[in-house]
Amino acid sequence: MPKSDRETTYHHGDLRLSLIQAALALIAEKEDAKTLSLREVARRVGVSHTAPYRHFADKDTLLAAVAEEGFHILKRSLQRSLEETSGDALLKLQASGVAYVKFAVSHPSHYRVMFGIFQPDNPDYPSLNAAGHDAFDVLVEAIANGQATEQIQAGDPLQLACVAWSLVHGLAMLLIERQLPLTDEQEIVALTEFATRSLNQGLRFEKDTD
Amino acid sequence: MPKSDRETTYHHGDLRLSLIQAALALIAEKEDAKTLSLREVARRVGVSHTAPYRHFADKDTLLAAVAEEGFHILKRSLQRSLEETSGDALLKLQASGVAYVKFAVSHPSHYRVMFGIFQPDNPDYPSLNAAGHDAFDVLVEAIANGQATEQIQAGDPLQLACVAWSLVHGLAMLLIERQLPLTDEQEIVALTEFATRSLNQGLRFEKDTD
DNA sequence: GCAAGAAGTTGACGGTGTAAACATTTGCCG
DNA sequence: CGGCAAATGTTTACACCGTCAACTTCTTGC
Repeated sequence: MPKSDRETTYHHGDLRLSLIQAALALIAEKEDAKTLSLREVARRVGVSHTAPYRHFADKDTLLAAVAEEGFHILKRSLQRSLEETSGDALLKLQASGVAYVKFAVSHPSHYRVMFGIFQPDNPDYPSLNAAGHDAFDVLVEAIANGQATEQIQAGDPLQLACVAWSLVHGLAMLLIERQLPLTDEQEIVALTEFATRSLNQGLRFEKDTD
Repeated sequence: MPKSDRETTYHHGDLRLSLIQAALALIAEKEDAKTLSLREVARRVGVSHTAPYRHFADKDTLLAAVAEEGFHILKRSLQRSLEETSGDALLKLQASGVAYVKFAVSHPSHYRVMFGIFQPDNPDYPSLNAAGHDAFDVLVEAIANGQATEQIQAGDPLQLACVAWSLVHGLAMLLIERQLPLTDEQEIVALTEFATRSLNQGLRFEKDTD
């Protein structure tokens, strides 16, 4: 008899999802993605240590799923920040920078896996790469839009995006690894706004100040 | 009979140093510091798998030595870049940014260990922390100098340093992890100069633009 | 030249990733 | 309904890892 309600799948419920969530929880607890053990994830979920292999080819594939989920969330966060910000392209760009750092700080486990574990463009995980590129493209497009309206300086939008990405990525990494003496969300946002505003100053279309 | 020449120490020569170098070489070969195995390092050097324990308390202590060495090299690189650049504080700051990224790109194994493995301010490795702070202080001081001569805007120099550091750190990480489509040293320097120049634009003392 | 300690080795233990063989549950089709 | 195939989960096993304890060998200082 098929179960009617939400306990949908076979023996466990939805082991695949549970494993991803347990992995995230364990990474959060240890503040470290590198020392995560697949057996520990299985233990946490209450299955045997080889059960995960019914859902993921290996440990890295589980982590790739975590990273991919992270990129989807990041992409949506960036898009929302752009939509919610009024016309000015530089303000939009800044808002997306703040959204980027906010994502990293509020999803540190995702972020650690996304950038602490995986090489980029690893052909073993094509859908992960696609998700990563999708998120990056949001940034590139925001810059290209600003160039089209002459609010952001001309040039390869990809290059400008690399610079903007470097700033928020560096800030995100340093914050997550507690390498900066900030914990309060408000302080973090303030620093991020200051950082992105400073960089924007150099990226804007060349007229005089103000 | 004591050996007279450079084969100075006991059985091996200088196992401590050899282990550090082998660790760096292996990290470089795999482009990954996380999967480094202490036994592999010992194998590479040609000693038993527990010989490293005569020189390092554990694996992390070996890596801490690698990281500390990296911070010393980084500090010297930053200092040299400041000395070799003429008076203008913003040009100096930019030169130190380029030097930072150059260090990361030319010592990727060091950089991976310095920032991919260790939490900051881990009290277990006080001399590592001191080395890290020493290097960061070079940046803070360069900024404070620029503020004193009214070439860099006022404000907590530590905050400005955090922003500048975020940019070059992000750039360094993305470059090392091959997340940016640049490999040519010249392209890398060009992008770094563009990035640091852009940020400087926003950090400089407030007069009008040219 | 000998004792003490430094440097290196051997062997063991528990933990890890993962492959193979096995067991169980489920959904489908007659 | 019954039974079979596939999906799911377990047991067992192996090689590798970090690290500890006990042992051996070399070096140095007296």
